[in-house]
Amino acid sequence: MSEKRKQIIEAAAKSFSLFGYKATTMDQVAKMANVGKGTIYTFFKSKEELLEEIVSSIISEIKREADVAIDQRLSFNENVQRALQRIFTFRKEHELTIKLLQEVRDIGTPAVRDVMKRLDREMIAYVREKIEEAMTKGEIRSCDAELTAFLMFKMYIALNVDWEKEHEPLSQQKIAELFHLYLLKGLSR
Amino acid sequence: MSEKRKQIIEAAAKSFSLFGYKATTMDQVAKMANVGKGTIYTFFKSKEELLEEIVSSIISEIKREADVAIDQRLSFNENVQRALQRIFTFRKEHELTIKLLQEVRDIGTPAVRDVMKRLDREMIAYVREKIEEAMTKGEIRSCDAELTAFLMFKMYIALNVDWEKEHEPLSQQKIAELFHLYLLKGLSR
DNA sequence: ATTTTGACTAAATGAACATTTTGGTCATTT
DNA sequence: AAATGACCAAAATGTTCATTTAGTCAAAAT
Repeated sequence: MSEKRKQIIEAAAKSFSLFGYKATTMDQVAKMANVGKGTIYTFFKSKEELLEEIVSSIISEIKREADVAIDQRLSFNENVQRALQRIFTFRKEHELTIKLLQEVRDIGTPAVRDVMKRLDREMIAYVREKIEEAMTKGEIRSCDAELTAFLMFKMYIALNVDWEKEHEPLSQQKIAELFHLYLLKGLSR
Repeated sequence: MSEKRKQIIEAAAKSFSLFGYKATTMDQVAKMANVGKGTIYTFFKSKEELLEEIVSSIISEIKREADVAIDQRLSFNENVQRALQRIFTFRKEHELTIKLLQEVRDIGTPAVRDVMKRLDREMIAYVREKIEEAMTKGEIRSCDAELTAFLMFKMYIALNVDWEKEHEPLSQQKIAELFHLYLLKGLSR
């Protein structure tokens, strides 16, 4: 890949995570990347496409990390748990995702809202794949994979994000226990 | 209770559900209630308190309806299910809650946001009571009642509200099945 | 020839100001 | 004693205008 393209992505990612999407200007990005503004537009057709590209690579990165957390020797329950934990730890600790989620909450920039929705959709699709694999292997009983992935994801959001709004945060240990107790018991055979 | 007070509440409830909280003026309410504007302030110290009063009575109404849905001869699982179903059916069909939830989504009026949050909290508290009762009676095994009520409520929101944003709505029948399959299996003894 | 650039433009933004609306009060009426 | 609506301060809304910014393109650099 072109060296300039890399510089642009790096500069934009840095600026987005520092100031947010809306507050980042293309002049800013050009300056940080040591590139003329026009050059950006030879690689990306708009500011929005630049954001999409960056979020796409975040999605890949999260999937890669979740994959690493999975250990074929462990059960499906263990693994789906570990994968979700990685996904949400990333979300909680990654500068850029933090900033972008803040921006959606505080000013609701439409482009950012859309792109974070896609991130959620892709995470659900990832979990869905794992569920389908486990079903094929007969590790879990048959179920609607999309619906199950959706519920697992929503439950993790509830435990990791929503609960903290009005209570003491739950430890990852506790979340794992609850997830197991409430969601997995019904699924395992 | 004073006749005028009743007229005011009725007029305000009607106007809120017709035009929303923000778009309703106190002059409007006074006119609809056939009352001088000053009279409103002998019963309510602000527009916000008027809203709070109305939402409080909605909360009572929902609890009453949920109570009616509960049948002591049925199991805890059946009953918590039926109660939650009533709560969400109300939420979906009651003009005023629909309008207020729209207003929070579309313009985020702070007073309305706060009051709808309270409604959610009170519904969780209601479910929590039912869980504590069942625990006392030994109908279900011991658990953190607040956390369990919270998860049940979040799961119902996921199934009733969030799922429909990107998929075909689920029937109440299907929701009941899923709730049973995923959440209750792990709780029953 | 191809890539890179930054001055340029049309549109968006927001600061500053004028105008209107509205929540809440209170002297007066009933 | 209860009810009212004219009144007021403050907030919301509309308007204007200068500034900013996403995106373009003719020219410069390679």
